[in-house]
Amino acid sequence: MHRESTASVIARQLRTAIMERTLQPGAQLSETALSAQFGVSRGPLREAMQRLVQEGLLRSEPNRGLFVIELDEADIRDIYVARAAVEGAAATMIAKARIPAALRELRAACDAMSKSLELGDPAKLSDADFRFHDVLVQCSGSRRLARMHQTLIVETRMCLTALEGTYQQPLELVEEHIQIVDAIEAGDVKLTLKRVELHMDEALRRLIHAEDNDEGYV
Amino acid sequence: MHRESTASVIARQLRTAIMERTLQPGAQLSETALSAQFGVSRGPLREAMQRLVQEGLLRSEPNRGLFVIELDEADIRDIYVARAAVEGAAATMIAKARIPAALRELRAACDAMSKSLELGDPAKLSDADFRFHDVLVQCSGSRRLARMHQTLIVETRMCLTALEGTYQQPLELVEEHIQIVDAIEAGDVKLTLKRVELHMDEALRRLIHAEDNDEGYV
DNA sequence: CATGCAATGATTGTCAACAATCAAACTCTT
DNA sequence: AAGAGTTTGATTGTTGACAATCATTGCATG
Repeated sequence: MHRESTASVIARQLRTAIMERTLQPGAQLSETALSAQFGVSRGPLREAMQRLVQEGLLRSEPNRGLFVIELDEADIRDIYVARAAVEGAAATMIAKARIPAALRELRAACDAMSKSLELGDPAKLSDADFRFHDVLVQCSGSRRLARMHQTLIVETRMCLTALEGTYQQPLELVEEHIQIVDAIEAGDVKLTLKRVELHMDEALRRLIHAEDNDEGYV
Repeated sequence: MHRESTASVIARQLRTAIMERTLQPGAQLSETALSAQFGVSRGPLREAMQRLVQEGLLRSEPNRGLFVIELDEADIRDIYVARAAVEGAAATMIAKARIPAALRELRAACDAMSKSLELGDPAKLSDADFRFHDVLVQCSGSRRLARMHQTLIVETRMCLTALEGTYQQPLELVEEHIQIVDAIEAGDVKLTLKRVELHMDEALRRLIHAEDNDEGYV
């Protein structure tokens, strides 16, 4: 019947809800409400929730309940530090190994970003952006980097969803991605790492800046 | 009463058991046996197990059960790739921030290694080794790097426990750690990163080599 | 009027019984 | 004797009920 455990399915649904802010940061997760909503009993739901606790997306207060984490500026910086480490390593691996299929996919993701930019569609631009970073880590072939990245992306999306498609300097954004792929294609490991780090710094800067404008929604 | 959830406690006990090979790779986890052993019901135990599934220490086969992961050579390489990414980032942060307390702790860990080496105590050497890497990541102050690292260390210990204190070239091992701290103290970010990566490469080499001698125990 | 205390309601944490699924042993057939 | 089908035992997956804990509300008191 299932080719996947129910805990795994529910965990993914919870992850999506957190990402899209259906479950808002700081909100308490009602077990009865959620189990009813997902059509399962409390048992499997609690198992799924424990997965997210391990991921760090939920915080547990014993005998109180589980709450969606709240991200302050220090957290956001930490997310980008971790992403730089993970994606830097992934990009480096691809640059060293010279995988043509990876480059093709990365180019495709960049093209999708450019197209969304021309169309002025911030939602599609965002999707293409995340697709790029997903492809990057997947193509590295490292299962552990991929697992770590998954959680980091959820946290990143949590932040960006709050801004609702308010993209700062989208032209620069696209350009940074293209330059990363260029460095990878050239097989220049040092340049690749440098450009990934630069991209993270800039992305962080744009995010913090956008938040200052939006004032307070974290 | 509890200042920590039971799932969290059981998860840690499971982690230790996997690390020490009390639960051997490939072994199926019997829910009834483990719940009796830990003195809890199956409910909380299953919650704890789901945490380890998320970590990647257990693999789930729906309607079959949960099994301890088995690490082949590709996995071991992947572990060291991920560790290089995480610890490289951590060391870099410390080198940039120049935290005196961190240097003191790292030196202390190095001294403990040297002492264990002189005494010819491989168990203590191993402990000091792991302590060094833990301190390194903790001192970076990155909660996300720390979380990722925790799992990677369990997997590393899984491998090393199999070799039972067979340390290859322990003198080089200690020296590599000292050189990393030297680079951090000098505030040389590039050198720091290079030496962390070198250390991981060498550690991986020694591990694979030791395994070839031991023949097969993975 | 503020403060401390007790009762109350709701929520989480835990458990044991039930249903579903799978692997292995056994039997029957060819 | 070999193989397919069936039965059986054991394990996981799920559920609903019970116990424990905490926050809130109302009340009595200084």
